[in-house]
Amino acid sequence: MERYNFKKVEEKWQAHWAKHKTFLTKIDKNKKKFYCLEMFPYPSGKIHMGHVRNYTIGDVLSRYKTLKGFNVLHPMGWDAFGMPAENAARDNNLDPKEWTNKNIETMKNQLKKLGLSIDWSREISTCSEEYYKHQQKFFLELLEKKLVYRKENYVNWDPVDETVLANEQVIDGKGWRSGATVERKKLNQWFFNISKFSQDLIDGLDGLENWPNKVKTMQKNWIGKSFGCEIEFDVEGDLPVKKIKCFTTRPDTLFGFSFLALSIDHEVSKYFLDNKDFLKFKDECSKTGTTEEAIAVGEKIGFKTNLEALNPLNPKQKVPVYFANFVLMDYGFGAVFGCPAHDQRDYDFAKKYNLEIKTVVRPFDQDENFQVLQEAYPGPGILVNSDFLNGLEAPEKSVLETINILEERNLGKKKVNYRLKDWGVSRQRYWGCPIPIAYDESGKAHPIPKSMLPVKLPENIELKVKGNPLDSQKDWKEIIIDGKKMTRETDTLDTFVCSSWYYLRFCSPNENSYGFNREDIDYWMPVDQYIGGVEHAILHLLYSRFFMRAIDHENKNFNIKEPFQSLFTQGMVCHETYKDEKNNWLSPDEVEKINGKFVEKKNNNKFVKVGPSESMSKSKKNVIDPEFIIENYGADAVRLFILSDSPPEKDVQWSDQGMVSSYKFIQKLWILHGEIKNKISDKYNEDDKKIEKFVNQMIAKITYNLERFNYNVIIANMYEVYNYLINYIKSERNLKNLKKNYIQILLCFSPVIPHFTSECLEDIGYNEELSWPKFDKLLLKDERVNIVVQINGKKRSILNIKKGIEQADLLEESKKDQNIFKYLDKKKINKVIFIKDKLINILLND
RNA sequence: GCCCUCGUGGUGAAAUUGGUAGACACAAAGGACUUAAAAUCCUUGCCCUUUUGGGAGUGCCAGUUCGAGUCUGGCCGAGGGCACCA
Repeated sequence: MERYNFKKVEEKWQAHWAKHKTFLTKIDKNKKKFYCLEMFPYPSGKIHMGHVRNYTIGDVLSRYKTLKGFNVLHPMGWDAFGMPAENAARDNNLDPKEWTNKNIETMKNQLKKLGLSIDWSREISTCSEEYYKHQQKFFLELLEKKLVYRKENYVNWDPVDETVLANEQVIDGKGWRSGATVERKKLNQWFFNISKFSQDLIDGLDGLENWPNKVKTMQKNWIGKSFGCEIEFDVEGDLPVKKIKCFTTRPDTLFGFSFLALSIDHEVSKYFLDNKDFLKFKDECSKTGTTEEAIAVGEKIGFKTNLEALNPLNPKQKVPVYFANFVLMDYGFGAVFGCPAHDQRDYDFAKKYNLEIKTVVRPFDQDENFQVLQEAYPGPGILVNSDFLNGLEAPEKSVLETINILEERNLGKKKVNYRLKDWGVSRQRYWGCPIPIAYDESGKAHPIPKSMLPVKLPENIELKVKGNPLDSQKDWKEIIIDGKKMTRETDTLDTFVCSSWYYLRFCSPNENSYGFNREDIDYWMPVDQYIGGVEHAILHLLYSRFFMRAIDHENKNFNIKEPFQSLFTQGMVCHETYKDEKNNWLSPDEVEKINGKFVEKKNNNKFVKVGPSESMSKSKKNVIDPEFIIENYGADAVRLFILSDSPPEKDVQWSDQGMVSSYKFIQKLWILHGEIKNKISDKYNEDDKKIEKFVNQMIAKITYNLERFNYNVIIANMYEVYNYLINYIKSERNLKNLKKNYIQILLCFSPVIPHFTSECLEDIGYNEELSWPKFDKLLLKDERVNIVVQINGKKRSILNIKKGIEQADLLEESKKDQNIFKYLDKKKINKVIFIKDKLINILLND
């Protein structure tokens, strides 16, 4: 028998699928739809193992759903705007567009080699004018709905990438791409009013039953709802400031009030701008604010004003007003009422400046004399030293009660606050979607008139300039609208804008007049299964959820709000890391294992330091190139391996041995195929039922596991099938039902190793339309079952016995068992636990 | 500090949801074939008994139950998210 030539076979079937347009989306109104989407890639150059895993998972699902009889939409596109293209182009004198399109070509070919069932006729690229022209319309639409606005604000400035970052893109005070420490800078920016939907975005999470709880929790925390009260404090002093507003979640601790702290950007600060000490203080704040140590240590510093705030519940009490470094301007009102006894941060501040620390809550297990000493007590308890609030249970009852009192006396009102801030979308970079805005001579912003859309990104421009290249494009920047001289907005949109609606575009990739066609999205949306990395838990997934709401807002009345019905977050692909003597990273192919030790291949077999297994990344050199693997082992083998070792939601270890064994498994399946082909005949044999039963069981198992994303178990099931069949075939029986059952097995395998199964099916002359095999529930039920016999809860024997046996008969049968008899001897049976066809537990008096 | 998730052989893991723990694979050891090696195939895999068998066993300690990897409480450990959010 000829060796299985994966190269020939895989090329053959890929060509076949392309020629017959097998994966072209078809709409048959008698069938249900299924929209399967994986997060589209950034065209960085080549695909990596993470893509292989992500898209294999999606492909198995799509192929399964297709066989199940769904109209499947399984598209692919490119998240093609973004900085790497611009940087690569600038550094190598290239055009970002050419660089990107070349990468797209390469990666598309690589994905095709994986044998993915993608409808390539729907391919989209976000950097194409065809795509971003619709985005510009959306922008203007949102502007009309007042969901887009422009304001001057402090922003996160990335000094390396020379652009602004959204809050979600700042990780530990550093830019998510460059890793540079983010600076504060005041700029005029465009914002999407995502915070308008704060409550709706929280509420929507409840309906997303098929989202990982982890992601939902992360989003909930990010939106950060808190319930409390807004209080207006009267202020006395020699400045024209009479009132200062605060937000607090603990108005019930007002009698512990000992200072009022303001953000350095609070409007009161305008009276201090000629105060040298204040400016010095402000300077200090912005310095400590950005260093990591400062954040970790969290040292609290303040600047005392000559103002005094009055306690609204006890106007005789006056407390000092400070500016403090820990008060954020964009949360609440940029002002905090300080209660040191019951808030650790306030406590630290009070200690530093010797402010009063007055205990107003005692824990339930302490008496009235309880005093906060070493640290704040933020826990529950009973209010004390609080005049008419004394005795209330904190925090539930006391907070509500205090808010009622404050509202009655017109001193404050109930308020819900959200941590979520509006999404800043301006980026000072060239390679992005132009913002369709122009400014008149007074600086007023005007939408670009419809007749002048789209705003095309100029080509062949000089990238080696400081700042945004678009800024120095005079001929592009200067424009005349209605006879008036104007200048274009030179910022481009954050690329996350592009990816927050691409799933809609896939429904209507060729609609020219608008971003999508209403009928198409009514049919296809929502995405039934979305698959991607958990790193987008907040960014992309929150933005997309916002976008659906924003585009629907006020007039469209979509029947769905949530773009992604189910979400699956797959784990990463990991590999050991290697370093040489000088701590330089080594790639796996520079290293080999000799006698159990890792050594450098080239460098005199020098000893290699083996580090922990980590997510594959270029910087650590622990990458395995998918193209190389596909070349050497074939797409089916890679698909098989990438699913085999770990559950898809967990990280998987790359293993060369594992990869080789997947390759060998396909070879072994081919040999098995040859033997089965030889034995397919029409002769009936009594033994027939056996294989039928087995295959039925396996179909049931594989179906069960497919429905639950237990893809690693499916691979184990495939090995089980092989192990069974190879022994079965050896028994030399010619079986009537072998062919039928074998075809069902091939169909079960086809989502995972489609090239191989297509070849085998063709080889045995099967040319009917493929569909998912059904299993016969009757056949699943054996007439004999293994029943566990326990004595006092311990397994003592297993009886293989006729199904449906009742307790009394089973007990009699059990007594006949030698081993059981031994235990029963002369002892009284106290009780019998009986689970039909599963177990009998005989309890003895000891 | 707060929130979430997870602890099963040498390793990655199964266990259809409270009923035979370790399916399937990797690695290892022994054996067969071979002049030899590779490849392939078979066997083994905690403790005690020669086998039939018996004992221990799913991070640790308790509890519920006839029965717990699975449920409850406490502890220990690992990973992830948020972090001056008032």
